Amino acid sequence: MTQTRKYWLMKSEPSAFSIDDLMNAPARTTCWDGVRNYQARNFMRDMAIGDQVLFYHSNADPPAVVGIAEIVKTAYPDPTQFDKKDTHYDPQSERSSPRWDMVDIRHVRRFSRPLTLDQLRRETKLKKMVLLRKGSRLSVQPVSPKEWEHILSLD
DNA sequence: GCCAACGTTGGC
DNA sequence: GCCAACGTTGGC
Repeated sequence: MTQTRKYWLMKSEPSAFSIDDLMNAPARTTCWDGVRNYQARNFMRDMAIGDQVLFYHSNADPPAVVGIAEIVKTAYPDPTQFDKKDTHYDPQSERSSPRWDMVDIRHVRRFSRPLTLDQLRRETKLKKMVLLRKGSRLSVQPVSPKEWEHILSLD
């Protein structure tokens, strides 16, 4: 019986956390904390173990999809929301009903070269990608199976 | 419920 | 550093 895997894209500024950081992390795994956008949070709540993730470097030179990760732990409360010293502290979040979740992701592989935003924009088949929509800022977003396959074919 | 003000994201 | 696009907040 085959389970339908879903596909996602997650953004990170490489100066804060890059795909190399993920590769070098213990068990090549990290928790994805700090998401403070409801739409992005809801997408994380939709994620299942084994879902595949495009790892995107934002605010980078050049901005690019740089590799693949996968979900190894489904959504659970992000502890930084309760940490007064953390930049992502949210005084309005109650411990009894945490507002913000995170997931754990594990490194799968890095692409042979970055697939730059510029390059992706030139791909007709990717026209509708959330990433490429004007003004799109979502840090966690869905990727369709066709978009996924096409992107992998570019590597 | 409207909307102005503000803060953030992220490409350039 | 600039700024367009977007999300959130809060006064009314």
